[in-house]
Amino acid sequence: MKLSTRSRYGLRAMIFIARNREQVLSSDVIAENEDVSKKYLDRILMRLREANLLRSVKGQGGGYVLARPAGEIRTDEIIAALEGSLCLVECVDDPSACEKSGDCRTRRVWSRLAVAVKASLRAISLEDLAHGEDA
Amino acid sequence: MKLSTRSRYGLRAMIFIARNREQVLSSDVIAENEDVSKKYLDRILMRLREANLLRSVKGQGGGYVLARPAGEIRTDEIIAALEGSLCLVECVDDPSACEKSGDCRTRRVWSRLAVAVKASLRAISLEDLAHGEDA
DNA sequence: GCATAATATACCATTATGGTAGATTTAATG
DNA sequence: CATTAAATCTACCATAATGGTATATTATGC
Repeated sequence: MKLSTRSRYGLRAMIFIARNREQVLSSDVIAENEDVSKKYLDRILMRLREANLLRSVKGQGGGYVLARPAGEIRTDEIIAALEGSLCLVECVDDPSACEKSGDCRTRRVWSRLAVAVKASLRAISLEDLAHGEDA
Repeated sequence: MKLSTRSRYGLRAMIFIARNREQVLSSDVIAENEDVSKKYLDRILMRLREANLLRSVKGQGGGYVLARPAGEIRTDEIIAALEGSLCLVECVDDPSACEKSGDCRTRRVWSRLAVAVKASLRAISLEDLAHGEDA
């Protein structure tokens, strides 16, 4: 139940981009600033673009900008995009994933957990992270 | 950020044991009931014993019983024992795990998440799961 | 001493993670 | 139009974690 580096690097990158609002930032610049390999970051940024959280601009002077205002992007979207899904256990979203889900007593644990995780992340916007008080 | 089968099988096993209160249940019986390979379950039960959630009885007629009353065992303990720890990101418990943790804006996300996960699991006791209403 | 059951140790296949490499496309700019 | 900077695409790879098996050993009741 560890969070991947993808999520950690990706969220950091999103915050960095949000803090440089109007500028188009190349993956090169972001990678240098965040101290991550550019090649690896490339793939992370692509995921974020595919999830419509970033817009990309090709060619010289190109790079990435937020697809929407930071205030409208919530952390749950970002992590879901990077992890593939926020879902911790299949059967919560898809009861047919386990033939026992009908009378499964553990399922309610996973359901409650899913709600708690989602709510916790949803409560924080990218704007909060980029421009809120530090520490 | 997927939950391992260890946690899923392990929690199911704990519930089964709790529902058969006074009886000493062999891993054989539990495995059959829960439809999991005995060998794999053995290792899961060992983890739960090492975490002092189960007591084991060796030899013929032996098996496992709860180490404490079900009402005193909370789900967060069980999952922590099975996952190794509930911690999603190192730096939350151990700031020195990341040299950026001093002024890291993502850290507060992970901290809040950790609190939410723990609280959500702690709110449910094994007794609730074993004898609460179904579905 | 035999059957049963936990325990210990070692092993293994598959998948996910965390990356790297190289070629290709796109667009700005001189 | 050639150059260059940038995203994008595809393929690859090493390592670790997951999920599980096999085998031998130890303890206990009968």
